[in-house]
Amino acid sequence: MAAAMASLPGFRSAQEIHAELRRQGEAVGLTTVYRHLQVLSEQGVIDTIRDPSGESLYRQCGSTAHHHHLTCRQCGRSVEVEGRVVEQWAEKVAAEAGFTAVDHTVELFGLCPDHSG
Amino acid sequence: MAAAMASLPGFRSAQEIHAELRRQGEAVGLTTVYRHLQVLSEQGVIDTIRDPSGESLYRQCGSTAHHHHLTCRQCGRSVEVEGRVVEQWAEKVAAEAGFTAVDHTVELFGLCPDHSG
DNA sequence: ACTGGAAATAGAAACGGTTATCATTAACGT
DNA sequence: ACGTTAATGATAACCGTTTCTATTTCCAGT
Repeated sequence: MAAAMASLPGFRSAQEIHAELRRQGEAVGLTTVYRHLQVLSEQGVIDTIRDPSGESLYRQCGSTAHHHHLTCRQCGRSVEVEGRVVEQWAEKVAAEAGFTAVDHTVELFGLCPDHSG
Repeated sequence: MAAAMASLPGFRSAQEIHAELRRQGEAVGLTTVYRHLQVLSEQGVIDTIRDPSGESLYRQCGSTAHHHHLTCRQCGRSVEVEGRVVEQWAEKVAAEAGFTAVDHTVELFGLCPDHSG
């Protein structure tokens, strides 16, 4: 089930994933979907981002290494992008300001080639 | 009132701002606080970020130019940082992937020198 | 001052995503 | 089969935010 859940392409909300599973005949509850998503996320199996409205979106990614996403606002399709530049920049400004335990959130949202019209 | 609202130091949630105003004697409603924050945010007078839990935080910033924030998880104190590097990186990866209308979210959260212990 | 209408306001209710509760069901070892 | 344990899912609670709507405030014109 975990596999089926994460096999959907692009970033999807928990509720979309739930609806899709139901459509496929899985008699799964919303609670279980949330629970599994949380576990999978903690294990690093799937990635979690937040769209501008604050909703959480999930997706199984190809790389388990640290990376960021460029996601389509329309269809959820996303590209994995890595940003050594960003990491270094984050570390630098944090050090300059004397902050510790710094974590960073970097999300890119736009329109993919199919939805640019 | 708008002035009083934004005079608080550091990033604060709408509800914290509301509570603070009430403590100061202002008989203002939570609705009004949200409404003002929204207007001020649209006008670019204050900046809005989202903390890891998804809650919105507001602050009056020194610069009206585009910049990002390094914010203390404990006290909300924040440093304004500019990241030409990040902007350029974002533009580049977006162009390479053929995405348009790309917007980016870059937030840094950590512990300020006073709360690093 | 008085009036009438537009704008602002505030409390309560609604909303939406997420999380907690808890009784039920499935799974497993003995 | 049996008892124990973990997983499940319907429902309700939660919490920040938004909407609703009646009321109040503001102000121009008289």
